[in-house]
Amino acid sequence: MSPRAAHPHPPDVRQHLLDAALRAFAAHGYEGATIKLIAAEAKVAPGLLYHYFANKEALLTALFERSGALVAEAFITVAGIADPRERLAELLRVSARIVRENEDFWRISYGVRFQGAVLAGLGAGIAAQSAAFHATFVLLLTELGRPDPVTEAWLLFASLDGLFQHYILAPDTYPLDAVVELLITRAGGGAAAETP
Amino acid sequence: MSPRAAHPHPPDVRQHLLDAALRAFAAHGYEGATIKLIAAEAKVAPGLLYHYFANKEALLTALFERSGALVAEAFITVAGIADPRERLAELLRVSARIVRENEDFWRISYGVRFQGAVLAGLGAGIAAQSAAFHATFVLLLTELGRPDPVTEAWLLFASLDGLFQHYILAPDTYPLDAVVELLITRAGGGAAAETP
DNA sequence: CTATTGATTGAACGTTCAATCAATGTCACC
DNA sequence: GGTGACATTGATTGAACGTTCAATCAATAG
Repeated sequence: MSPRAAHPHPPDVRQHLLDAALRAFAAHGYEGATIKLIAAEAKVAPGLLYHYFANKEALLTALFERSGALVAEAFITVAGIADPRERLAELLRVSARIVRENEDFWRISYGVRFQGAVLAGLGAGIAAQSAAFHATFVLLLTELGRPDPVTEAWLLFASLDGLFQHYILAPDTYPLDAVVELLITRAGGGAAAETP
Repeated sequence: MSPRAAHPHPPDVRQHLLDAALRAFAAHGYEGATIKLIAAEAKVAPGLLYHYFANKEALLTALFERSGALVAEAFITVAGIADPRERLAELLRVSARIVRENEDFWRISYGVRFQGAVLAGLGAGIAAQSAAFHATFVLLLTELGRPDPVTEAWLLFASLDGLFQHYILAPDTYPLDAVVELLITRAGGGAAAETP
């Protein structure tokens, strides 16, 4: 039927180009990664990118969509845990795992966050994802019977986000797991380890 | 003595140009703020910027130096407080005040943080400031007799940083003071407000 | 074998930007 | 009131960017 591709290039070219863009954006930032550079990273001519994507920003948007799906999936899985205390703990652990396993993407995401005005389409998406995170935390903390779940959710979200950013800035040395576990104790436990 | 200026333009032109650059960078990002735009913001011809600064990046560096001095000064003041619990509380409150009062600068700072590779000179400075923050927290938490001051310092620093970023992203609606006070309770109190 | 298709190339285009520089304006001092 | 030194201008430069497009290529269909 359709005279499908059968060229010297990889099987799914679109994904291949996205992977190259991911690496280039992560290494040089969105503005710093030129189309030529992305094309070189993919071992492809610059023009080809415009066969699969409308423009440079569409590359970025596609990356965010791919990752958004990943996060949503993880959230649904965790939502099945009955005990709220354990659900909270797992939510934080799973988030950390996603960040660790998609380091390049999160580097881009954090790098692009404060240029919302520049990248109009993205600002809304990021804000929505943030709101979802906060709302989830509010529900969870309410379920745990916390006195001020809204403020606590702000703090929890900020802590987690700051944590991930610090990890992304120094992935080789940052004690991600230890800090996440401490955050879980603080947020879910209620007793902040006054200890012996 | 010094052949001071005496021209139609403002008294200290350098500071005036820096202020204009601050506003332009904050509004459009580092890459997005063109030399023309900064010059227009300062009501000055583009060429003049190169009389006071070597290039565009030097503008950014100067802004970081100006702010670094501000932070250092605040740290020294707070260091005089005897009671470590109160010192910690004041440190967080003062930091929040600095961020709130220099919103534009911190927007730039956070926006530029993940482009370390691009802006070579800055990466080191930011890293040093981060290290100083963490070290201060470690000392403080040690003084407070905490069991694992290093990990707790990482968490405290990440929480504070994440908090400030979330505030910068929504300064009009974010409950900065409430969350800071909650963080103080968590970090300094030891008891995480199990409450009535 | 020939026609048709869609993927792919890479040179070229128009625009934009940081940076330069010759020209002009303004003061300080004599 | 003339002179030298510096502040300031804004047109200009050259490089780099995202994007376009005519040409090429490999593969299938008839």
